Amino acid sequence: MVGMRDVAKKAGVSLSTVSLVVNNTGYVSDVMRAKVEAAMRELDYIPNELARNLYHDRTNTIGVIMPTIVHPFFATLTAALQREFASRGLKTLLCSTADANTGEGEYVDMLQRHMMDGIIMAAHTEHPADYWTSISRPIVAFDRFLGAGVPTVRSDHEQGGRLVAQHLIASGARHVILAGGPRAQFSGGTTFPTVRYHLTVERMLAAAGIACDYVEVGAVADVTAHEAMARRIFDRYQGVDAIVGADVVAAMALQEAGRRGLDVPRDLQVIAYDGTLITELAGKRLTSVRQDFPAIAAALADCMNEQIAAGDDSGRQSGAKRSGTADAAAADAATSTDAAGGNMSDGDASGGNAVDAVSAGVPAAAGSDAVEAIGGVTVGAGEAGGGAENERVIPVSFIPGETTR
Amino acid sequence: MVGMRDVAKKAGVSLSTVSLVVNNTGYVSDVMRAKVEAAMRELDYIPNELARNLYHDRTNTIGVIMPTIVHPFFATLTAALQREFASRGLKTLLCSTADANTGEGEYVDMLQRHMMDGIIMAAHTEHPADYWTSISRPIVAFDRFLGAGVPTVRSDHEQGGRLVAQHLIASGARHVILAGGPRAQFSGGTTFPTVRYHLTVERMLAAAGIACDYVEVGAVADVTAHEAMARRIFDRYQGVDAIVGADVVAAMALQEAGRRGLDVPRDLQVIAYDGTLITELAGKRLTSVRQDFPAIAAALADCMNEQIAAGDDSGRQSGAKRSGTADAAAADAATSTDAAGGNMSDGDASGGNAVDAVSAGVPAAAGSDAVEAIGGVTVGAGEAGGGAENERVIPVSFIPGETTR
DNA sequence: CTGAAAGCGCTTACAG
DNA sequence: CTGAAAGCGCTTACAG
Repeated sequence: MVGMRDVAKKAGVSLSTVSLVVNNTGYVSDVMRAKVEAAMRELDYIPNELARNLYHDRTNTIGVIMPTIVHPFFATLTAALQREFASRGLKTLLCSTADANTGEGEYVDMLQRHMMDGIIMAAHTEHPADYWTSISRPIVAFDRFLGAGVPTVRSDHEQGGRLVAQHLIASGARHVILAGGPRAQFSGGTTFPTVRYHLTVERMLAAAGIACDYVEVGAVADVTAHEAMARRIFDRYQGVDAIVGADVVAAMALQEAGRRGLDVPRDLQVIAYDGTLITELAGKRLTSVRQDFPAIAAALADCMNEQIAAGDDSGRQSGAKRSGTADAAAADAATSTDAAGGNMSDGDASGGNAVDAVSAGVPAAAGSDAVEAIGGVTVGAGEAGGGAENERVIPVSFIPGETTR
Repeated sequence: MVGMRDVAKKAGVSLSTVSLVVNNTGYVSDVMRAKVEAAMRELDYIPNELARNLYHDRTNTIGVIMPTIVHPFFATLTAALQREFASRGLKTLLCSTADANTGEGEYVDMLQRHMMDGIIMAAHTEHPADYWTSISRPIVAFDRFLGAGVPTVRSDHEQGGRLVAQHLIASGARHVILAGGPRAQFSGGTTFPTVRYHLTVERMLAAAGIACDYVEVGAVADVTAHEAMARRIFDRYQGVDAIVGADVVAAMALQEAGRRGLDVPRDLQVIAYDGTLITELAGKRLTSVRQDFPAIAAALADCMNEQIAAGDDSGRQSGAKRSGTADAAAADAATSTDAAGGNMSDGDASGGNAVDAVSAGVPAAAGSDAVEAIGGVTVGAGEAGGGAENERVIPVSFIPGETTR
């Protein structure tokens, strides 16, 4: 393997000069630079990122912990994150808890061992809050409260609930089935903000005198369980004329309705919650509440940046000279260099987003209508685990399809 | 950050002793070990993996290059890979070409800079064969020929074609539409083995006197394009009574058939190729040819191991003592240690699979019936880019659903 | 069985 | 503007 030393020798300069050229840092005379570049080219020199990682204590890699990306929801979220991170010069390490027969513990270990710069936590966890708060490394949660100090990003489920309920009321539904996760997860110190969506729907429907039953579906990863659940709904609740559930559940319900000769949307309305591509493939275009995956990913990445920046300050104070290298940080997007040579500087990711990191210290609700009052319904923040601060809420939207009236 | 040096100081021993304890390598007296372990616990010591990575020139990370994991096929494949790699102590870096607006070049760069140990290439590439062969680092291709020396894993598309054709013939189909990628990609020095599947179907149907038209669908990542394509099929080919295409395409065709009042399977049969969960959610359970994702992932991982092992030999010859550490490699699955302490040895992944690596030097066809003759049909290996050697072929299976007779 | 020493490949103050 | 030196945190022959 050809290293910097070889280049230096060949070019007849010192190691540091080569380093300066490679990183496009500081001042190097044109002659020197030319000599070094020629040597790099001749030797086919490619810098070893591992070495810089060690020095900087950074991998520029974020772990995303998902139950399973086989599930379209998490596939879509993961894809959005990967894209967002990539645009910020960060890599995405796929950490699947359901696919890998391993809990999140292993991934947290990796975080602690400095194999990643941070973790996005979007999977179920049985660890208590103090487990999460004791981890003094960057963690951002998606759609769940992990503990004080761990920022959360989620969709505006109250708004989602409102949109669903409003439609059901307006379309004259009389008996609605709400399908969702184990109800037990929603009580006490739940970590799931999703409860707000269900509560909102239930209260609004109740106020309108519409019957509403809650049905528990299996674990999110277990897609086949959804089929049995769809059958159960129709067997047990005869007069049902509307079903609301995650995309996959809605698709299953639609399929089962077809087998039973029900006309959708005349006899039965189906509303999908999520808005993945399943809504396009389910036999009919599913009416859905769409979560804004790009916005969610951007908010998660912003939070992550802040967490990482905060960690930098408390650590080794090499930050004094950080601003000094900023002048060389101009070549931002020039990360992809073919073979040797070129600009290989890193650290730009955090540098470039410094503005965001500063302005985002305040708990912000993205989207102005996210903070509006929930039409007559009040959902106690307390019952969802008390994460009102350090939480970012992303608006959703209602997309009419072929499965509602 | 507390480092090994701190532990050594606290325990009153040398750095190397701490290292031996941490890695559970070599012989350390019980007293020493106890002292070190106590110190580790008190200081909450967690080894920094970056440092060992630098020394070993290994990250234990494999990059998987996919067009987009929003597409269920690649989501399923990626999930299977992640699981397989995790079981071998390897991490999965998600490299998406469609989601990230970046070609595979950037990821190859990362491979060259030693940020990953290898790459699984499952996305489209416009780079010519000599680009790929010139990369002297581990690469394994999925379902495409990248160039001599780059091993390939793929499903047995001839078998898939046979299964599809046999069913169509037996069920009395008269006009079949085959939907697939741009036909141009299949001619000349194509990198797509999939051509074999299409050719097999076409020849068998032709021999049986059944009409068969080929329709090109948009890029794999563009799901919405599939809808327009479905419409086009029905508009243009009136008498169609069978459609064969990837899961997503089949689902779209089924949906469009419903809108046009066609009865599936009476008027129209639909066969999906892939077998992802889409087949369960498409309105009717899709009959499908299922690719064996776990087996594919295992084969890809095996190939990757071989590639990595081969690279080790040619590199720095520290391999002489590699067998010396084998006695300490007993604790194989003990990678996940909570907080400090415990066994943190790596290198087991390659060590443990040494047997595979050795026996797999021969080009092997996984699954015995994969090598059987293709019922009267011969597909020239040459027209698909000449990758007969260094190729592993995984059998598929035909799963009857509700969309065929 | 234990310790001092050199090194993994690169980066960065610090003198010149 | 350039070079010699120390260091990132850990690993491993090599002497004792």
